[in-house]
Amino acid sequence: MVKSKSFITDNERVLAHPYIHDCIVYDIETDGLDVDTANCKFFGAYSYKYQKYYIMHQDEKEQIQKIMGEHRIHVGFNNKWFDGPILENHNNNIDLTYKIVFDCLAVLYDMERHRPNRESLIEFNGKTLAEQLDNRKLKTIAEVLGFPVSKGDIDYRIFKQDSWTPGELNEIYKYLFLDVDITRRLFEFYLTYFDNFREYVDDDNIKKLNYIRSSAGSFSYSAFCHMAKLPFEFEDDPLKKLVKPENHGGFVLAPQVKYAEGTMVYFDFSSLYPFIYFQCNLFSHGSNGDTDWNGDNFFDVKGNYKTDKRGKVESLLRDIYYKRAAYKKVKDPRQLALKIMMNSLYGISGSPIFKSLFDPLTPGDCTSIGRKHISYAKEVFEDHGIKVIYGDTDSCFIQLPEGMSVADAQLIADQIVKDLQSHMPFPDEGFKFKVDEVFHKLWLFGKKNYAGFDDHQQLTVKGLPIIKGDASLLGQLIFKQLKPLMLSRQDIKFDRHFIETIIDAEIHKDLTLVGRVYNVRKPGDYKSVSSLHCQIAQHFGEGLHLLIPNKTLGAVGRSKKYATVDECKSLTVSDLILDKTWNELEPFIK
DNA sequence: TTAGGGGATAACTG
DNA sequence: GAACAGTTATCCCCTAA
Repeated sequence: MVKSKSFITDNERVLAHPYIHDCIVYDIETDGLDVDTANCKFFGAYSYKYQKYYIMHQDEKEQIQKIMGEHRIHVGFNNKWFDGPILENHNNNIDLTYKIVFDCLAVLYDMERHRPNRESLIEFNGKTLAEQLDNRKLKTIAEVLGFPVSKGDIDYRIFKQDSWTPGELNEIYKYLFLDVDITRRLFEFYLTYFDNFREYVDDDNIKKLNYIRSSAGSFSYSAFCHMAKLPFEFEDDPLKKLVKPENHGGFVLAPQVKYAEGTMVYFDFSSLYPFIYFQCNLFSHGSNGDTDWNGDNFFDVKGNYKTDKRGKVESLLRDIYYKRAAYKKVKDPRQLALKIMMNSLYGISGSPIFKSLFDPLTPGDCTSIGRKHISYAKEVFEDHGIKVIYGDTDSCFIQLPEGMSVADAQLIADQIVKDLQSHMPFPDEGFKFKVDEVFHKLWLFGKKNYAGFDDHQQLTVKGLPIIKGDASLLGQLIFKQLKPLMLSRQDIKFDRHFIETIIDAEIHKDLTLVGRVYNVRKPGDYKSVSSLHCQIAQHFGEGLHLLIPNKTLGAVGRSKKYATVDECKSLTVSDLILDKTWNELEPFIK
């Protein structure tokens, strides 16, 4: 059976969107970067209303105002913080009030809160965008998504001029058109990728394209309110917003060994928190002390929950789980929205702003029940002579003893589930404690820090400094070089001398490799003015900065100095401070 | 001068 | 416009020896 949807091309789907004709994609070229004083020299746009491209000059402000005024939704790249404010400043005086700002950059990453948004949700060619993007420039994003991208950049000094030769104008128009076109493609990618999210929210959300722009938590809240017919409202009371429910979170078992080989099985309670919610009815507080569930003298919970009937939110959550499981099985992309709803409900229930789903007892009881799950599993495994060598929240690594098979361990896991469910008011047959992966080598460096090789000879690295976004460029480069060797040897450890040689060769080629990218907030956002990040913000402004730790040069730093790429030119190898890089590589040294 | 604790910060795991 | 807790590493600041 061919699904009817497969006859719709992406572009048709974009054009079928109920509010597409309210959208305009635009980009501007300016004579400076200061949003308060920059002049808009050229304006380029694509209107879905008229299905036409436009290019306008700075003298055509009235036309710019007219075309922008005719569209309710303004799509751009970084237009929330750059293009929009510049058009509105006193030099340009374009009125953009009451418009919906659709910022293609903000869809991926929330610059204000320094938090990834949809970049960790969007999968493309088997990996998330967060994993594939080295930076968040429009061009980089376009390249990853396979859009045609022009080579090289225009010389921005051209926008300081006030008159241009026909040849220069031709170059500017071409450049502007391409930027608008890439932004348009990115916008259409989002519209297509998140199209099925519309199914779960109300029309107001769709009108504002909130189902694409908002955080995962906010989308889920909208969806739950809409589907469970709860009032869609937020907590306004500033005092109530600060309420912190008592919640001890997940249990993390410290690694019991530093290294293990043989058969290490990673067991995992699938969708632990969602299942706890609907198996224990945690959104439905009871008032009848006799029939209410209070942990059955097995789980440690503070609330009393109804046992006569599963609640509205719990039933909805259960439906979402099974619908998502069915979609996932046939690789239907509609699984994503449901997965997000499922996984963020716990977070929503612990956040007072999400008024209709917030509960002071529910999240703490959920994590308490969760901790009991993993501690009980550990107990039972150990009763069977199986060592539990590490665990985190909903999962654990066990080391199989001689003569025991993975299937034997699975039987024990099945019994663990039965035991746990015998104390729940609404046990559900879909709840599983199952094998997620089998490892044959495992290095446990600490809580949330480990590496290992699985049955498919693949390398897993969790939490180590080297995989973090603020790792030194040098560390990242060397790790990239070592990875194929690790895979072929099925070992992560190397001689110190070997790594020393590579480090030496690389830093002599390029000193700036020792640098790290610092992602800093506005200077005023810091509690501690003396902190390194605040110093960087004060000197270089908000955003991303590549700085090179060294002994002598640079305006920021105390025990260490931090030089810019320019300053770095007068440094020598002996000035550099390599301790961060060494620390990143330490786990890979014998 | 050094060692080490405490606080702030970023970025991760689940 | 708005998700949660637990954990690591890094760096600054301060105090004790």
